[in-house]
Parts: sequence; structure tokens; C-alpha cells
Amino acid sequence: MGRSPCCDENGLKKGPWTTEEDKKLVDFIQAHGHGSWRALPKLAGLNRCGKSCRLRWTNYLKPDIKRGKFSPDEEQTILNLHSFLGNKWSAIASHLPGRTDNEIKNFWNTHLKKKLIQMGFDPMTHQPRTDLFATLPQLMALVQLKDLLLIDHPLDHQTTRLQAEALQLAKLQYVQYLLQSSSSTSSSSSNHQNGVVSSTASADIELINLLNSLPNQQLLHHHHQFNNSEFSNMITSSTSMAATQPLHHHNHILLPPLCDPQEEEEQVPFLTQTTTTTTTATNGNDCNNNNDINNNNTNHNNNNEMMNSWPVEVLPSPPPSSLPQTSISNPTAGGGEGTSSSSSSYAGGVTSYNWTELFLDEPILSEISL
DNA sequence: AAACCCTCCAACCGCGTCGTA
DNA sequence: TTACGACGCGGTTGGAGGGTT
Repeated sequence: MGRSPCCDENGLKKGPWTTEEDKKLVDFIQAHGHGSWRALPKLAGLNRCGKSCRLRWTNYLKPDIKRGKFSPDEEQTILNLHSFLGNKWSAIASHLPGRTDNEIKNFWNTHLKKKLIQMGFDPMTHQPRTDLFATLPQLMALVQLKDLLLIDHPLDHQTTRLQAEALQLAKLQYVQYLLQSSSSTSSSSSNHQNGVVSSTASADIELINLLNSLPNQQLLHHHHQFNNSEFSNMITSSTSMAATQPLHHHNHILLPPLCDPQEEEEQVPFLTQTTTTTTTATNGNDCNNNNDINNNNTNHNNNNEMMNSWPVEVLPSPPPSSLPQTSISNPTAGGGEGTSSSSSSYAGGVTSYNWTELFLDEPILSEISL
């Protein structure tokens, strides 16, 4: 387990390489090969540690290194390989002739990761992000806090009613998130490093509490009221579906639509609504036809087809269920890294609700959250 | 013009693994 | 089997350069 001594222990030079140093290194290796990296600097007349020489050679000076921008094909390959290799940069680099692991790692960190995030995908799992739902409790707390503040400064009846609706809407979305947690927990063995799953029991309890807290008319308003058996069936079906369906389907919410978009527009004026005409006709088809993301063999192809469509918006494919569903679509372009701005939509009309506008665009909420 | 901010990437650091005595 | 040296990998840093205010 010996560790290489640090360069500055011996007063060796660190930092950027000069052209003379480069020349010395290249000349020596071309004449003698690198042999022992530890011995090389002395033999080559360099005041550097062997590690630094190796790095300089492998990342910069080696003759077969390809420099310059990554081609779309290379970008595609990196994405595909990363989706099942993870941060194994050297393994990825071995599939890209002339590219170094360091270069690929930098390219990933500065470009591809951000690109995936902006598209609403988790760069580690390559699945639609779920952190919006993780923040829902806080969002709901904010709405409730706002209600409290308004006790001293009551607004008109219409406004408070809208706030209440927003809160109920948030609760419904959170219920969906918890449902999903329940299902993905039971299939967590196939869900690598997703980090979404909490305790099934606590999620279920929270779920039931939330459902109880929703007024009946809220559910009626949304065209359906769940009884106990339906509710159990829903969990069961979403669980079994999660166990048999592709990973990215875990992030679909298997509930009826929250409400009729037209109706909602009338009743909740500040709830913005964008209709996504599926620019992704081909994407959608591709996704629908590639439900085997769990399977490494087809995972590759799936990603290929999905990513080939850049920069076109990618919508997650709907689950093979007769139930309408909500899903996470990618935030609008230009959304910054780490933004929680997202939208939920449901198939068959593909209507998106902008949560940021729903909760955070109101001045009072901005004040609270700041 | 200057200050500030952001992005990019070469290089460093620390740890794990491998080979060998 | 163990200890040690060397190498390779992945995460992180820091400075250069470009853009913005």
C-alpha cells in the first residue's frame, strides 16, 4: 500500500509545464521509452516527480492524442458508456481512441453533466430527476407559512382560495411522489444508486396521512375518489409495474391527472400552463419502443436513440398503463444547474404545469424563501 | 478601463490496486 | 503472508482567459 512521495517533498517543480520540459520529456521517451516513471525525471534531466511526468505524457504529449472539440459521435459514445459504466473514465477512454480519461472527465464535468441536468436528467443515473419531489414538502411548508402570514393581512376570498388549491395540488403531487417511493423501494435492487427511496413504511404512513388531509371534494374535483381497495390496488399495480418496467418508468407517477387543464386555468389564474406539442414525436416513439433500459444490451441503443435527438426536448416515455400519468419533463432551456424548476405533465394532451411559477413567482413567497 | 464573474482544463492529490521480494 | 514500491484512477483545485457589469 505504499504511496508515492509527494512532489514537493524533494523540492521538485510543480505547476504548468514549459516547452523545454515538454521537449525533454518527449525526446527522452521517444529515445528510451518511459520505463520506470519514478526513475525517468532524473534520467531525462527534469526536476519533476515521475507522477507529474506520466500525467504530462499520457494527457498531453503522447503522439496519438486527439485534441480539439469532441465530435457528436464521441459525445454520444461518452453518454452511452457513462450510462452503464458511471465515472469509470479510463474505461470510457479506452473506447475513444486518442482521448484521455482526464479529457473525457473534464468534458463530462463541464458540458455533458450540465446538459443532462438542463434536460431534467440525473447525470448519475441518466434518469429523469426526482429532486423536485424531494423539495415538495418544503414548498408545501412555504405555502402554509404564507397562509399564516396572510392571517394578519387577509387578501380577498378568491386569492386565499387559490392558495388553498395550490397547497392541495402540492399535496397531490407529493402523494404521487410517495407512491412512487413505495414502488421503487420494492424494486430497489434494480434501481442503482438512485437515492430517492426512503422507508416504505414511513412513506406509506405519510401517504395515508396526506390523503386523509385532502378534502373529499378535492379528489372529486379531480374526477376520482379513491377507496381503500383502489388505493391498495394502485400501490400494488405501481409496485409490480415498477418491478417489471424499465428504470426510467419508476419516475412516472401512476395517478389520474390532477385536474382538467382547461378547468384549472379558469380556476387558478396564476397556474401557468404550457402545452407541449410533442416536438418529440420521434423521441416519444423511440422511447416507447425501447422499454428495456434495465437490460444493458438494449440500454445502449435506448440511450443512443434518446440522445441522438439533442437538443430537442426529450419527454420520458409513458408507462404502458391505461392510467393517465404525470411525468417530469425537462425544464425550459436556460435553466441553471441545480434549479428545481420543472414541470409535471401528463400524457394525452401533454400539459405542463410550471411549479416555479406556481409557488415561487409570487413576491411574498420569494420574500419568505429568501 | 477596471472590477468582477464564470468557464474551462491542465495539473495535482490521495487512495486503491498490482507486482514483487 | 506481508511489506513495500510503483502505477493508475477519480476527485478536486487553481489559474488563465473571456465575458459582463
